[in-house]
Amino acid sequence: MTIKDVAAKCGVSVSTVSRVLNNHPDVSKAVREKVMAAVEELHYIPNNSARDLVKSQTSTIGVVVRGVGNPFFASIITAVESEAEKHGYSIILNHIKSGEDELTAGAEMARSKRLKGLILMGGCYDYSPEQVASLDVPFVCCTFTNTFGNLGKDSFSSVSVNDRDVAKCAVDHLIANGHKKIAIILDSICDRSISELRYKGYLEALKSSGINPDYDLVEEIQFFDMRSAYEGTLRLIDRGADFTALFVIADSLALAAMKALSDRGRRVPEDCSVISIDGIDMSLYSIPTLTTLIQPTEDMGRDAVRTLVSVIEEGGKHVHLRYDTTLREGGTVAPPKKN
Amino acid sequence: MTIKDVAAKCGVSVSTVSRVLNNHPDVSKAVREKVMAAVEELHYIPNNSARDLVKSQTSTIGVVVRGVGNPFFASIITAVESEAEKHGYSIILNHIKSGEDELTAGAEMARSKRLKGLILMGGCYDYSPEQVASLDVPFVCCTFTNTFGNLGKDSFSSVSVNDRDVAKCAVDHLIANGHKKIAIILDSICDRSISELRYKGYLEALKSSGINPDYDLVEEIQFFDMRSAYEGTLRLIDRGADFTALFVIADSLALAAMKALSDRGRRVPEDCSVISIDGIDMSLYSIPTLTTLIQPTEDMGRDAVRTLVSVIEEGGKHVHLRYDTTLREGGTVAPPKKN
DNA sequence: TTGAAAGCGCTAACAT
DNA sequence: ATGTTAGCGCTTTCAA
Repeated sequence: MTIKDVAAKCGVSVSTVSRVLNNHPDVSKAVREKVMAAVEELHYIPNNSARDLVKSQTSTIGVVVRGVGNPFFASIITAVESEAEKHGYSIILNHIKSGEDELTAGAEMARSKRLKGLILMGGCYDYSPEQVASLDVPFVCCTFTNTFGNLGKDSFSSVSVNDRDVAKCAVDHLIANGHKKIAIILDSICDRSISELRYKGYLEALKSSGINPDYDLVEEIQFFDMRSAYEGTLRLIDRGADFTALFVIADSLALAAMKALSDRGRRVPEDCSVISIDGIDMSLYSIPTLTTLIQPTEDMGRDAVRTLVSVIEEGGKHVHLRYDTTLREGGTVAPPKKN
Repeated sequence: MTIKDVAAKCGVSVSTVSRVLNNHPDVSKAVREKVMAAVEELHYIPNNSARDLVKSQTSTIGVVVRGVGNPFFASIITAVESEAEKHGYSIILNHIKSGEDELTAGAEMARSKRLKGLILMGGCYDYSPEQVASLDVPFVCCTFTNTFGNLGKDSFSSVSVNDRDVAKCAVDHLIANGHKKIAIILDSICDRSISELRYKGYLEALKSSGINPDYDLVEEIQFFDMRSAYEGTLRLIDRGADFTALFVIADSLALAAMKALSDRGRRVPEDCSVISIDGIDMSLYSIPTLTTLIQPTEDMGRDAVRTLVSVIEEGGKHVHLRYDTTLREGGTVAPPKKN
């Protein structure tokens, strides 16, 4: 069942059928209807491979995700998927591991799959123009941006929150509750990425309240997963760090940290307050409910696609969208014990 | 950058390059190495559209998932993705909503995308041969099977646990701990799917221990999400149901149920034991750690792909693989209070 | 407004 | 062991 069969069926040439199928204007109404009827009748479905080959591009968007199973990304991906479908694009997902380079992965995928564009999630913040040169399709950074790199603002798009400000906001909330000894759990203070940025926000909050940062309250866990967060929190406690509150840079990690606190006999929030950032579903059901800054995942996923499509189809300009987070007051923050 | 460029670069014909690229045997070692070197140097990446066109099939497997954001599926999908890559297949994901029909979605995707096969997750258990007739590619049911339908065993594959037995096992564990008043939280007792099956296992466990089932202890929540589970548990408690233990059919729902228990002042496990099935990461960090039957998600995802690939490539026979679950004794099950 | 024909990049006969 | 070549199904000039 090819375009040829359809053409034969209604006695026109393949090019005419192609025109009809692609909504080209210069086809007479009569012919158009005849062709449409034949398509219906024969249950003809165009072969995308052939289409893609001749156009030398597919209508597919690649999504490169760093951080397998991060539930925060899951909800964004869902939004990306449904928005892409609305615009007639398919999504092809590529999960990469911590060590892998998302630009290389993206470039390879873009070329071998002839993608129209790329959405990067959980990526790095310091791309250089040279690295990006290998990409021959537009891309948008979703949930992060190129803070540390030196890319031109017009060479890519981004949809994200301001990680630094959000982190500051979280820590400010702890301070407003009377905390001064605030520990932080993060991957690394210098990953040139989300972790570093949120660390800066943490420092800024302390500074603006006149609190001296204490490096003994910083626990770097290297890997972004619950297990590392759990173990890191145990280390923090076991080395006798003196803190009344904990800022964890992501909800999933915060849940693991709460478990560690519990395992060491510290009650949340009586003995230790906890706050984080993300707003994943799960964190609504922790006991107590996690106090966190909710990121608008639906909006971000949707806008990532819209932005990309606009760049692809209309040669639209690259944009950098920033979103506000919402403080959800759960039950994990309370004033420190007086003693 | 095409196969032609590579051929020119090393002074051989395109077919030789093609042979090297596709690991055909009859190429001399010297030529093979020369070609490989050129491929490296030119950063040549084959155009899949062209490949797919000439082979008149893509090397893509469709994954239809019912149940957006179910963390249990996330880990299986990860395994599916990496295994597929090993075999040279791409994955195209399609999340469908509760109401949608996965067979229709799969059939449409298979045709327009020229898929080689389909993996179905979170599907229904009672397909009929007529429904399946619309599918022109092999499929494997992942995490479920066609228990209620009347499909021939050789018309599809499945990788799953025996839901009924696993549920019985979970409830047996509660009974072994001395519980007799065991409530259950599930979608529906007659969804012709996982929920119904696990309900049967629950009934069976009660029966084999001589406990009379009490329909007042059954809470149907209709939707498979945390919110519904939370609200369902509240309803169960608020209507005065008398139970000392709770069997929830999935980890994510169990976490929400625990929250509801907590919100009503019931301690786990002192006032109420909780057990479920799945073994998602998150449930390891609940407080207390959820006692659950762990499904081997990695194995299931991997074997779903292997099975499908074997059917596709070698005309292998359809198989039905069953897996054992592992009881993880967390801290949510204890003997009932004596009073 | 329509048709003929030239590829898109690749694989797989078939030929050497 | 290697090269030549005919398509795979489609879009798009170019011509009519």
